[in-house]
Amino acid sequence: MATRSAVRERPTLEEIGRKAGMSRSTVSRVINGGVNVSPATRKRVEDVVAQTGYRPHLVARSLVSNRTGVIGLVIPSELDTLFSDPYFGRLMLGLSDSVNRMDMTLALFLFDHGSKENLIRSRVVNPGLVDGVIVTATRTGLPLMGDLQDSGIPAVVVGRLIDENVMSSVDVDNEGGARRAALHLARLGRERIGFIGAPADTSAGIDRYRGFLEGLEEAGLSLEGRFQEGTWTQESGRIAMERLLADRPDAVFASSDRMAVGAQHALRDAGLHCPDDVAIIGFDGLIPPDQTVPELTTVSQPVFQVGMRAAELLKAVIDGTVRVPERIVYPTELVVRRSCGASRSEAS
Amino acid sequence: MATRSAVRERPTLEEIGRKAGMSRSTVSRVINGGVNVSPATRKRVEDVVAQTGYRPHLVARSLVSNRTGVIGLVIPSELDTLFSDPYFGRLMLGLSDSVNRMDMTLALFLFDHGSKENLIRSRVVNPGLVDGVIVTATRTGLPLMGDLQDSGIPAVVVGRLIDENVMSSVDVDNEGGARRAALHLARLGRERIGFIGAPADTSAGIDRYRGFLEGLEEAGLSLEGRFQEGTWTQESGRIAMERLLADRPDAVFASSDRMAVGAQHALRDAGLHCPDDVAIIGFDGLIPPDQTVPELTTVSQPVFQVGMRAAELLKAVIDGTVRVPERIVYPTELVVRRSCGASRSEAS
DNA sequence: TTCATAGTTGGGAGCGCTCCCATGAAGAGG
DNA sequence: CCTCTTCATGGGAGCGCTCCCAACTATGAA
Repeated sequence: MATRSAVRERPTLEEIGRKAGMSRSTVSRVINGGVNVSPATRKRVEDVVAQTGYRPHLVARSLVSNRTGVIGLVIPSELDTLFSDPYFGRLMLGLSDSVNRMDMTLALFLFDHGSKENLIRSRVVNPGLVDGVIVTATRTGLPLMGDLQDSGIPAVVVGRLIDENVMSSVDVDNEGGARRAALHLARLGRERIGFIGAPADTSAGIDRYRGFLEGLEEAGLSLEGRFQEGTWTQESGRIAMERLLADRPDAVFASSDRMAVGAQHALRDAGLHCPDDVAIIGFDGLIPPDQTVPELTTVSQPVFQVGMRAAELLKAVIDGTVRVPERIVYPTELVVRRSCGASRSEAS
Repeated sequence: MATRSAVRERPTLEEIGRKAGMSRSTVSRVINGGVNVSPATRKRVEDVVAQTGYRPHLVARSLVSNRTGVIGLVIPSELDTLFSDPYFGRLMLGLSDSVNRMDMTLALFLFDHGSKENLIRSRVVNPGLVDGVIVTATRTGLPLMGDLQDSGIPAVVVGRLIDENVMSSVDVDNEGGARRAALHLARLGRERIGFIGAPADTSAGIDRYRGFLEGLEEAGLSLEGRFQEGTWTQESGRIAMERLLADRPDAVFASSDRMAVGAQHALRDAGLHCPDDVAIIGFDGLIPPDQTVPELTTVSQPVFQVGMRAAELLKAVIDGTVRVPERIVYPTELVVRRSCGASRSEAS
């Protein structure tokens, strides 16, 4: 029988029942918590189960319960740079932690542009495979989002949906973090502050930009064209900084730590000093400080918690506990280190 | 009906059949390739399917086919440092690519020591959840391996099983790579060569160590205690190098790029120059060269391909095409850059 | 015209489980 | 001693699908 491969024949409930001298129903009762079962019966079943190594067939169970215990994680992103960013790793760790605790399983759907999306779409939306999905808002305007909505599959967004507010989401205070970074730089006396942005088709990119502008405005400063958009990567940060240097900034905020590190490199290559010539602040807080020179001031976000919470929220949506889209926003925190030149003044 | 959550009621085969004026069997035939179906009938079914947005219920299908289309990826590792290593990201990308192409789904099982393993074990081994699993040989002596074997679930190891040779595996030539690194350093005239090892309970750690010793021996050199074991991380590489410096090595091979980068840092901190004072070679080839100072010579391994191939091999095991454990080993390649001081001589 | 044959189609059975209800046994109360 | 309740247990039905076989149709050859 080819389809069975080498998997050993496993006993069914019926067989366990026969061995224990009772019906499949009673065995089922024992296995599912054992209410209304006499202690003697329960003991006998437990013995047979232990002896045979019986494990319930999850697929059969799913068919009737309409639950698979599988949560899908959808990451629409540039795959070749995906894991060079510590963000996704942390996020997956948080999710995995939560999902394990709920005794569920995490399924991974990675794809970049184009054809593969349709493949994934049909799989994710297909009934029966996943109980719900977590989607990272790394890109806007995905057809998948539409599918998700009108298929009614429980979904939680990590980040924020640009256009609508129909799904539950878990996010961090990108805006506030960037705003505080701007204010901090201004308070340290910097006046020609530049900005290295994250892609504008991501919610984090948009929110950090907005927050940063707010902060500048509050401080009575303006950007005056000192703006470059990067792609999250260190290399893109380096290039952005090179361009920015033409405008002689005295400080730069980068929308990710990796871009900030790239900016530090560009600065060094140009023979300039950080923070004396140009102060730098990053965003994320995921790079060990001793791997940056000088140690990077950053807006840190609790990625692991976001992952955990997203899984929990999704579970609540699946269970029907949460019926109206809920939005959870974690605070971000400015972690002052050497790269912003805070020694000149006190931290914000 | 709470268990259904908000998921919209989906049509069944039976309903599609009724709408199209035929039996569920005929509809099933159309959906599964449509042999022995008249063109007119097929057309009608396809229309109704398109119009209703019908999608087969995967769980029901699984119940009879005994296939879920889910492949499990098991990574037993220190979770807090897991994704700081670019290795796993690349591996997952390769796996994901293959798995998508096979129209299957990748499920993720991450755990570190202790209690969580049992949780995962029962889930992985449970019948019906996964068709097969891919296990990274990041740690030896896992109880899970035993479970896997005597449950008969198809499995493929990435790396190598230390003790036995009962499972199919996909690996790279760790031994050969490390050997060539040693020979290369020797050929460049280095004589006091040190070694920073990967954990000795991993197959890669063991094989790289062995290969390195072989290379030294071939070159008529020996290690003479210039050995430190790291934990894959950059920090552990830095510490290892600090200790090694007491023995005044003129070259060091690190069993991973990240440890090599740590070693470079330690060197710089000690006021020494790489490669003039100490030549350094790493292993992996996953760090962009321009992120290392000086650019790191390394033994590169095709991680993405390993991932792809592992998934394909697993599929073959599941399908019964591969019945006897198969071992696939990809070559590694010495990529000579600046950190080994090859300019003094020609590359190997 | 008749019979074989290939091409289509329908429906029963069953995958392993849960849910529900009927049945039987045992205990409580009058 | 009988009835009413509670607890324990068994078995039918059904989740949505695939597989198999029977039955029906149309076609062509004898």
